[in-house]
Amino acid sequence: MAQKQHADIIDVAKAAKVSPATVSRAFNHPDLVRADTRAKIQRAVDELGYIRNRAASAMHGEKSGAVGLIVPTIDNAIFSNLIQAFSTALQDAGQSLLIATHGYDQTTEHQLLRKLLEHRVDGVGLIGLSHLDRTFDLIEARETPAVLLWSFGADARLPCVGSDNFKAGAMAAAHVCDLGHRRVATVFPPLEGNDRAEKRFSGAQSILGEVPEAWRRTARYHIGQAREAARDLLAVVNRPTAILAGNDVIARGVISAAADLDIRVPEDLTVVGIGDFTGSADLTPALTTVRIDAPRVGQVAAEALLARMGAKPREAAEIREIPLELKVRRTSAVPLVAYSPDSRITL
Amino acid sequence: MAQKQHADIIDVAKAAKVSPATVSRAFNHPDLVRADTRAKIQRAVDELGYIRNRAASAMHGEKSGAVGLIVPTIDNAIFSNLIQAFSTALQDAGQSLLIATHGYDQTTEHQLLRKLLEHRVDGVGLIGLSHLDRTFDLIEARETPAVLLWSFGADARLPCVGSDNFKAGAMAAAHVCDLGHRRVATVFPPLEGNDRAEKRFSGAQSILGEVPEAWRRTARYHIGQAREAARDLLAVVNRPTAILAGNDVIARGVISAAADLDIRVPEDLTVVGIGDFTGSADLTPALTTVRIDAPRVGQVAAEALLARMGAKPREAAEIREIPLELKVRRTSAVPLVAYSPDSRITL
DNA sequence: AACAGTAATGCAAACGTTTTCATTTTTCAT
DNA sequence: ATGAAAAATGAAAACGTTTGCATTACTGTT
Repeated sequence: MAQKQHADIIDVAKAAKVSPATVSRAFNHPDLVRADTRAKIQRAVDELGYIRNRAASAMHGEKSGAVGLIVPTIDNAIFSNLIQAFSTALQDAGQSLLIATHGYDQTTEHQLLRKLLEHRVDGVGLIGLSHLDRTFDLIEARETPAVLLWSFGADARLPCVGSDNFKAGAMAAAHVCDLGHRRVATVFPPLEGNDRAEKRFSGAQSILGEVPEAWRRTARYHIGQAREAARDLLAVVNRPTAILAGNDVIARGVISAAADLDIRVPEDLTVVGIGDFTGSADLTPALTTVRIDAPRVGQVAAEALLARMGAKPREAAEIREIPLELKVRRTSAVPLVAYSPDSRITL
Repeated sequence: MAQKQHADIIDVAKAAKVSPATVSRAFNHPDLVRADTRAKIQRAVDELGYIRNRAASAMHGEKSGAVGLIVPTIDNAIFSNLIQAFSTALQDAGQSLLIATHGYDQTTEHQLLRKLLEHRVDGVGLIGLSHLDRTFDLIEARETPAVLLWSFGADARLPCVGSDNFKAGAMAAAHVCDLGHRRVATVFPPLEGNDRAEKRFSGAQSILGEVPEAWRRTARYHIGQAREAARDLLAVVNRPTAILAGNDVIARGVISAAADLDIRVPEDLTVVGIGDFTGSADLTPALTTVRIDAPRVGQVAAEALLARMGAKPREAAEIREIPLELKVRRTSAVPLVAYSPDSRITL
């Protein structure tokens, strides 16, 4: 009457006329069971529609076969490339991906980590270098293999794979300076709790010198907000000749704003982004930006994590820096001297 | 010597001087245990850094607390909004999200479903209406609550939440026709194994009539490819006055192509997209498109799934259609009669 | 103060695997 | 053919929870 819902390993064993132990081995250590026995088992599995129970396996210190990834948000060109690459690399290794988003809130991040740990993930990936102390503590206490991705920093508390955001900011700024711009404004995401944005900004300032308050604007990762901010910045008589955007999405907003105000890019305004995400090269005009190779970061990070998961607990913490590349395209040019006469003075 | 690695429920029980059963209840049915006992337990948990083992719970038919989502790809504006909304709604309900990508391959999709089921997910979401028979069979056999998202179709084999892609294609086409265009070309993603694109295309043809081969182009979801395809389409003397793009990403490619060839949008060429994803409204010129409310689809789908997960196995399969909206912006206009004299004839 | 009734807890048996160790079977050299 | 060594299999004890049932502790009524 009350039949068992689904076949379990014992049913399979019976059907294949072997012991449950052998069935288990056929899955986990195929080399330990004879080919013909394996075939018998496979037949039984197909027949019964058996699907192994990872939860039950995971109880034996066996790996759960899942990796966790905690990101600020998914619906953002900035991360989706990264996540895709990370996910693909993991799937190729037969792992599943548990993903969680915290919307740039570190407390939420910590709670999500706990939840991931409840699922006994075999490893975790976190975005960025800066996290709550108790987040690091938790990872250490559980001895869970972990990688920090997206940013690179020599002083990181965990192995990290990514690019140096300070350098990125500096490269963008240097390009603008090299072209001769002296009136440079910035539009960046909110800096607090976002080490990436912060590093980029200080990198930029390391070249530019302190950017005056009046020429700094803030915009969340949203093209509309960036547009507003840039419009605000450009609607003054003595406007900047170049705007450094904290990322490509913001740069797009800046370009829109310029178009709204009939300011030509790059003739009247140079715009430089950071990121070089999907589509940036295909904008019109094509965006000058500092390329961060997101897919590569995702892939290398996944590989590093997999390596740690396989290896002995105390492996040397490897830090991998993914190189940046300045992509000079069509939104940057030498400033029109005629247009901003006082730039002479600053020169 | 060989200490136990991590505290388990028994350690907690000892520390709190209660039985393991009570600790378990404190987690799963807090109302069954007295407030002060709960407090004692909480203290013990904090002290020992106990993290419950979901795997062990899941073994008792207890829910695993995870939901699976299988998508073609993540790194694509088309899905990332959806995924984000789905993920958020799920997290709010205390569920974790297991995500898997198959790159538009239905066989891979089936394998991923199996893997998700190994993890004993409490529910699954799949993109689109058309899937392998054995994919549906598997879901039915396991009695796993499931939702199809993104497309809406009355004949779906599972409950679905989404918009009607046929209508979407028809709406875009109707708009173009209403403006007076008769020379309309299309750039769509490959149709096979992609019911969304296919429905949109037939919807468009239901208004436009059969689109001649010469005016059909194919482009994978990639702005560069779309640009190529559109360039190809526009580089003839007798070119179309309007291009219908299978989605917004492709539309962006078409606009780029037009810019490359010094064709003005919308004066010389009307471009209409489908989707209205993040950023489409902020393009210059702003894109005319058929809005699919991805965040809403994600959220409603998550809610529907959660409802089914809670409810009795055999609930009426609800189908929810998310309404579409034509967003007329700046890339569509009445055709310039002077420019394409023969359009008179067709009128 | 005793009683019934209810609320809170504990005991012990599951849940579906993996794994150690012991046992049986196979292989291969003699 | 024989035996030793190696390979394949099986029996049974974990793994960390949850839960049905039994028990104990409270509550309020008389």
